[in-house]
Amino acid sequence: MQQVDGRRARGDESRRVALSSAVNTASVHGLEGLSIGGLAGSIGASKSGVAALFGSKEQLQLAVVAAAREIFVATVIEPARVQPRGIRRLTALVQLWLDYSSGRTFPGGCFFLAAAAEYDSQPGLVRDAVAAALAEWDGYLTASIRFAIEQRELPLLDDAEQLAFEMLALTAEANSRSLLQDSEVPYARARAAISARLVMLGADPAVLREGGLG
Amino acid sequence: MQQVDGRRARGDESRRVALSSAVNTASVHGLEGLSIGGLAGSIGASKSGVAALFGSKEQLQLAVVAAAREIFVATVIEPARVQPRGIRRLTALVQLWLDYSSGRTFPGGCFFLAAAAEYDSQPGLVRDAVAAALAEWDGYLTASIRFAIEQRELPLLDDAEQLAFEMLALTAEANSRSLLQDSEVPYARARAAISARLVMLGADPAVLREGGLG
DNA sequence: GAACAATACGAACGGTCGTACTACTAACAA
DNA sequence: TTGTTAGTAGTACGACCGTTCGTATTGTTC
Repeated sequence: MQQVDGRRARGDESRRVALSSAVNTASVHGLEGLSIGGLAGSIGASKSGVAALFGSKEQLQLAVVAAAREIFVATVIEPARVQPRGIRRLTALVQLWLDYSSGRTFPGGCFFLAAAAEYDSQPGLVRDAVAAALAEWDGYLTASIRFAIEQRELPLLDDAEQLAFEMLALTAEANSRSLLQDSEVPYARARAAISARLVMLGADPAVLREGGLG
Repeated sequence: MQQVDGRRARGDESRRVALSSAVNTASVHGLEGLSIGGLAGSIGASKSGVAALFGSKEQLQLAVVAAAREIFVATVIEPARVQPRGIRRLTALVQLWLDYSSGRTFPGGCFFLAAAAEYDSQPGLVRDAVAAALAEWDGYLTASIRFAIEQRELPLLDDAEQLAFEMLALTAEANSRSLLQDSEVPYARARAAISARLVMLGADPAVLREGGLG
């Protein structure tokens, strides 16, 4: 039987509060724009307390990436699991991702796309963590496509990675354009492009319509 | 007859030197990561001298965006003008853009995509300038597509903006993925996707092959 | 009880940031 | 000539940065 350590529980709660604030500000001002002092102020704690909670700024950034990943899983991955694997889950993933982006789960749009652009060309642990998270999402999408191919739901497709690349491109463009132009139109464009592409690959239009992509 | 003002000429030269350094560091560390002191040090000038040259940090950032725009025009837009308007110039623009990105004209990849992600959700003059530059590029691409439609070079297409959206999505994804994964493969994926899309819209495959997109 | 561990705080550290002000030089205009 | 303007350096300011130190508090363990 595991006893709860009241001290650790208190610290974990403080970290939770801090991270839920940090994730939001980081999605707007960037992970580099995060400041320990600013974060402390926004949650009513002392600067040194927050610093002690995470050890260093870089570890705070890593914790923020991990927290964002959990939110992403809960918002996009988990809800899609109600759909059976294959084309249905694939369309659900696309729909849920577009909702995740347009619904501003993070006020600055997709957290990982923002972080990736920020650390694109800056080596370090943070960049590696962001790249790993994106690679995970890419891999999950690719696996879903591969399963759909095995199920003969995309009879004209053989390169799963290529389709994943195109879907990620279209969804990412919708995210950034909707932010930059403050418009919902880009999401419709992404939906249309992905839907048309899937139909071209032999997907059942009725299934896409069910999933909201028609 | 226009007299040259030696003072202004000297200042313009200093600005030129400063901007050519600033553009490169900004593409890696972001426009917010620019610092007047750091810029001064890297060009062997005094901090106050650089500050006086641009007036404020925000105006320095705006000048950097303008300088990057000029480099972009010289690297992508101008060379494409040797091709006749329509599908040929369109494929040239895509090719030149991919070369501009993969050749690391800016060490951090496409300057404007990096800046757009940084100022996505932060109102201000810098964001407006970046958004305007991207809108300009989008507009130029859309106009090229529209001309190709008029020339019956894309007989199956009617929505020029939709195709521009998809092309921008694919090229942007190639840019960010190649940076994050340090790979040239994403450029091949973007090329393949755009080429296939154009063929599907009725473009002449021979013309695409001429342009290097086959 | 004592010893230890995990938070939390206040204060201070050295550093960098953007900005403002002064002083000086050089180029131009009257 | 005198006056004005543009660039440049030097200096100082206040604000914030991440980090460290000493210390108090609380919870666990022996």
